[in-house]
Amino acid sequence: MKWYNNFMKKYWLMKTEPSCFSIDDLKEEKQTAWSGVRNYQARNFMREMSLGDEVFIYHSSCAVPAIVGLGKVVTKAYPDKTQFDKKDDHYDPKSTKEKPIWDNVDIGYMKTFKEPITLSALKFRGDLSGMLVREQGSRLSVQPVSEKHFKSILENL
DNA sequence: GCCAACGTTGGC
DNA sequence: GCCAACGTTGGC
Repeated sequence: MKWYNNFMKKYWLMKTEPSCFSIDDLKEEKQTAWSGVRNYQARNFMREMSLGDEVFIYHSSCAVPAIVGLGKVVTKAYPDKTQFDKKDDHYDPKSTKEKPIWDNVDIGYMKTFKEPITLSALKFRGDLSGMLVREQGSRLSVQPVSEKHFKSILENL
């Protein structure tokens, strides 16, 4: 890794089920703890995030899966408090406050795209080949997006 | 609601 | 450390 990588903005895609938490909810709350992620790879990506990184907000498990807007990372990764809450769906009995297992970052709202970029549109576009979310069976709920792909999408809204 | 793809668990 | 069984994700 080159020394300046620490200062370079990174780009991500984060999935959410709109029936549970949608981009409209994020807009209303302005900022939210992206809690409930219980996958090590996804957690590790959140740990790699830096303040100011930009994030596509993606709606999954819904009628039209799509990138629906833009958010940004507003905190570094810190222990996800839902892992300690017995009443929460994401409670993890194996986790302790001394040794938390799961982290989350906070995501701030930036914008909602006028037109969502649907998964089928993402798959159709030649400029986005290799983008993770297009891959069959891609279940990763937090994933990196290359700068090239990120900017290409923003330039073609 | 179906089911394929994937990640995790646990017996051995 | 293998791998079958199981649970979950997520497009369709």
